[in-house]
Amino acid sequence: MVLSSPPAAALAGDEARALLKALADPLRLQVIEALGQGERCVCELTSELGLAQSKLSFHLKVLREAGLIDGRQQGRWMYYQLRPEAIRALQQWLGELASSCQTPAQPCC
Amino acid sequence: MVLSSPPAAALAGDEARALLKALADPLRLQVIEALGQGERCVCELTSELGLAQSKLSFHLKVLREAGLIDGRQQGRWMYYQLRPEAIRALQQWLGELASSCQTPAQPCC
DNA sequence: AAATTAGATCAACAGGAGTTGATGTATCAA
DNA sequence: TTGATACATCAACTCCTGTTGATCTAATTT
Repeated sequence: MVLSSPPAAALAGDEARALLKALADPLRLQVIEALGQGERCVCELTSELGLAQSKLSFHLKVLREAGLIDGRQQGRWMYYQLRPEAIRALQQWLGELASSCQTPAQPCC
Repeated sequence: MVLSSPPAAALAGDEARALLKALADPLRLQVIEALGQGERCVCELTSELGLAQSKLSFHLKVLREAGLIDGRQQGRWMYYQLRPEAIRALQQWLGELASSCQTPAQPCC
């Protein structure tokens, strides 16, 4: 037996940090949660979250660059959807961080 | 049967965000990793990571306020240790976030 | 082709987070 | 008590992140 969970390529420290940072913003978290209910176009997110267009656009870019969401254009509209693998990958990374931390409680100084 | 994993009280969104933010800094991540190998006093962290004292102190405070580390004073020294529960709690929170995201792929607009 | 619309991008600004060096406080040693 | 050590805290500064309003681009409609 190899692994019980799907592949989900191991995250580099930098990628993990980018994900952490991207998720650490309240507004972006709202976007993530909104996208959790399915693909949305920007116009819908704008009204759903009550945001200025350029503000939302800025945060969508951050999320996209971190790999948390994906966008596809259809006609005049831009549809965004979540990439749950990214969240799973971060979760796994945290698991590894936690298990590398079974403090043997050495003294110091 | 109730839960397969330890209690780890569910995280509020704000607490989760504080943890994400605290972990999203490269220097703080180094501190976390150093503490992963056991309790350390500030003097040791300072030389181990090659940091200015006040700089380290600042980041230790951030980590402590986020609940990621705990400090205890002993004589003249301050010993810090990891709180792996915090990492586990965040990991669990991410799991919940991910599972609330099984996009039913609704169209929009 | 001209006018609309969706959304990205940009420049200017505002605020918050991190850095640095100095000072403060508590503990210990002499 | 005096001096030294470990660490926290503070003030000033820098820099990065996010906001706002304007402009730009591409697709669409008329």
